[in-house]
Amino acid sequence: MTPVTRPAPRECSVAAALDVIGEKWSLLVVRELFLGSRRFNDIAANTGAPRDILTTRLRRLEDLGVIERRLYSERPERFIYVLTDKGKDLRPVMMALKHWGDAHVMGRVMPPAYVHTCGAEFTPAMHCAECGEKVDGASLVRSDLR
Amino acid sequence: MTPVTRPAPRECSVAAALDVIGEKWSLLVVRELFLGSRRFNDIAANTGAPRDILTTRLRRLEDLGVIERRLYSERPERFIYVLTDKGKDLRPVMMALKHWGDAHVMGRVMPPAYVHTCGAEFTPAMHCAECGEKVDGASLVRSDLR
DNA sequence: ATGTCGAGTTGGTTTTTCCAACCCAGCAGG
DNA sequence: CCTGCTGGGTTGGAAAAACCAACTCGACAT
Repeated sequence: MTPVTRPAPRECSVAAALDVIGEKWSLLVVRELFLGSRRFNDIAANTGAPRDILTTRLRRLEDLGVIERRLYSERPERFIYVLTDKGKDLRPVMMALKHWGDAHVMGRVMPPAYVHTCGAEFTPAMHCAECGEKVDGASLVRSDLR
Repeated sequence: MTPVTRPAPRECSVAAALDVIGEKWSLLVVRELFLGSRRFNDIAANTGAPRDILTTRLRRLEDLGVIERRLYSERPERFIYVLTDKGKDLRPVMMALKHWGDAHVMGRVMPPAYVHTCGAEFTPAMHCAECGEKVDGASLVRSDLR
């Protein structure tokens, strides 16, 4: 008897993105790299990730092109991890997450993350890249989100 | 002998946010709710999450105020799940994730997610909420990100 | 000769996840 | 009245991940 095949879940780029950076610790690793950590021990200490798990995450993020493992000293062999362009493009994700965490999880107790060149503490706002207009709930129509 | 206490990992609102919505399936559940799914079976089918896991995720998201479980029919008892305001505030996170997934994981094969009222397919752009200026890499200074 | 550092491994335990099957209430049809 | 179907879950057991402390290894450093 053929097994009952369940219908496939929705394919979408949110799911695709989460396949890459959705595992436990992955986004914290990316955060650390944004913050300037580069060495294995620093990333381990600052994220709190177990060292063995961290190893597998770093390997996978490297395989998927999000980060790069760079030898910066032979004898003794030493490495740094840095974000690729693909990894750096996660900045909006990080900012959105940080903003939400600030607003809804912490009580706005954390120091500001970024200061804009205009002088103000940076608060992100989403605009339409095409026309530049600020986006709120009413100004977007869902077309066929998947 | 006192156990060696490892130094605490960095406290930050990204980590705090991920504590809430970073578990496997949680963000896909949120996506589904954004897409208009409301019933348990639909969420299960469209995300692909195992039903038992889905139950624990829904309970937790409810406890944390991200979603609401609403009785919409007694006899037979039937429920819908909807995003709270806190949950709806995850829209920028979802959009950033979708955009990154589109650009770097799929090859831009998915249909557009949103259409802006200006008529164009919506591409998100991050601006400074204070001055309205578009933000790029050079226009932000990290102040004390944690 | 001993110690430290960076960057991992290793072995064993504990948690989670996964899956298929089951349960229950309320109908609906015959 | 008996059977089946739908919605919203539980349950039990197997498989996979995560966790932890301790260990390794090749440079140097004291």
